[in-house]
Amino acid sequence: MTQTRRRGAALEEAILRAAVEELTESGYAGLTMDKVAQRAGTNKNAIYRRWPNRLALGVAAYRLLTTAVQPPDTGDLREDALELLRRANRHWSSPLGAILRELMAAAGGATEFLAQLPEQSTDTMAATWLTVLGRAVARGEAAPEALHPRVATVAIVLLRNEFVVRGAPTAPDEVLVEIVDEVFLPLVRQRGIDRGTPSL
Amino acid sequence: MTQTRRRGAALEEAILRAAVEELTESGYAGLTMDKVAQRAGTNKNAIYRRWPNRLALGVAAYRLLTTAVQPPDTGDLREDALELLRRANRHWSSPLGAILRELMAAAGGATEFLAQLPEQSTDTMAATWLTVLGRAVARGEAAPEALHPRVATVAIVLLRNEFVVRGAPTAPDEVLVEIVDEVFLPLVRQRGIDRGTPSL
DNA sequence: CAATTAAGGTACTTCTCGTACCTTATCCTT
DNA sequence: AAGGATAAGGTACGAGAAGTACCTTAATTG
Repeated sequence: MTQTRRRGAALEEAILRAAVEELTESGYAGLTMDKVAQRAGTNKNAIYRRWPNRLALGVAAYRLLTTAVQPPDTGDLREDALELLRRANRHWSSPLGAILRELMAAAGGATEFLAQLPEQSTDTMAATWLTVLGRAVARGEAAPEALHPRVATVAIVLLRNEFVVRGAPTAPDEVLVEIVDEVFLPLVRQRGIDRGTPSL
Repeated sequence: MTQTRRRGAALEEAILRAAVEELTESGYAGLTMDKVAQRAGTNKNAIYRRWPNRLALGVAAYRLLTTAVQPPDTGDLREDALELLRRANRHWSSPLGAILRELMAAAGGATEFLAQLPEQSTDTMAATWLTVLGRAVARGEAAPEALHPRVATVAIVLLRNEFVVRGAPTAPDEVLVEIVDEVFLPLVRQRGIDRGTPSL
């Protein structure tokens, strides 16, 4: 009757799978240890032996839901930047984005958790944007001084701010265009260099 | 024995005062309805007749703790900007800033609460920065095109991002300087105008 | 085969929000 | 001044989850 008792990795996977399902169905707020245990066909002890608390489990499950993507390479900085912002916009306004926000809220300022959220990590974001910018510099579209994490990530930071301030709904595309044209591009073409084509 | 029973405004003030004390002593996490009621010498009913839930009470109490300040006017845009960032830096890394972050976390994306937090409201921040920038434009230190909420608030948004990403500790002054010199000033002197003195 | 390690099963403690319901004081109107 | 209307006080309780304790039982390992 009782199928063979799972342990180790097999059980861990079952728990994570259950957590992922709960997370997608009910969000982090609905992720309860009892439900995960029940869904995984085990009990809370097995969970607490692996993760110290609910948040840690939630973060672990969330990470399974996201996959790294390649930076765009359209040959035009403006298009690359817009594409990155549009991706972020879609993600943040999707159900997954809602979960991400819940997790960030639950983490409060606990950097040990925040660092595990890919969209949250400065390094991940900086790397992506520096890649795109680096190509633009090579093409002569941006000044080499712009190859600086603080400068490179300006656009995505501004977009994230939109979500923090305005809440969930998708930012209109005009906002993204404005961020790129009013802030990002003027900034990376820095200091009167003025060599690129004034696109649009 | 029983002093005269308070009602209306008097009782409301007593509750808010108690909430403020709990908030400063124990943070939002430690703000329980029972403790507030007890401290105010009343009971939870009186609270729930006035605020729909704990978060609303927390936000109301927090607002009593903050006071609006005047934008600086040193006669130099760079100094004004740094001063604004330093103020924000102090606030965010103070106990009050910790409470603010707790409240924002508890609010999740609920804009109806977020809008009530002064440091959070786009309007408040934009107004302050536009004032400072407006004076700089009048002085010829910044381009008139910079008088745009998205551009004007870039610096403070970047600083807030530091707190989101790095957590509570005070940002080093170099970060503020970097934000101002690498992002804010180049941006507002926009499009190769290049008339100001390159301060520092 | 024995010893050790990890799972399963259950029950429980603790917290705290939010409600329900009744009694009692204060206010306001006639 | 009386008598309703309104708001406070008191108390208890339901509900939801987190995290813990402790014991039994199966799988692994030597």
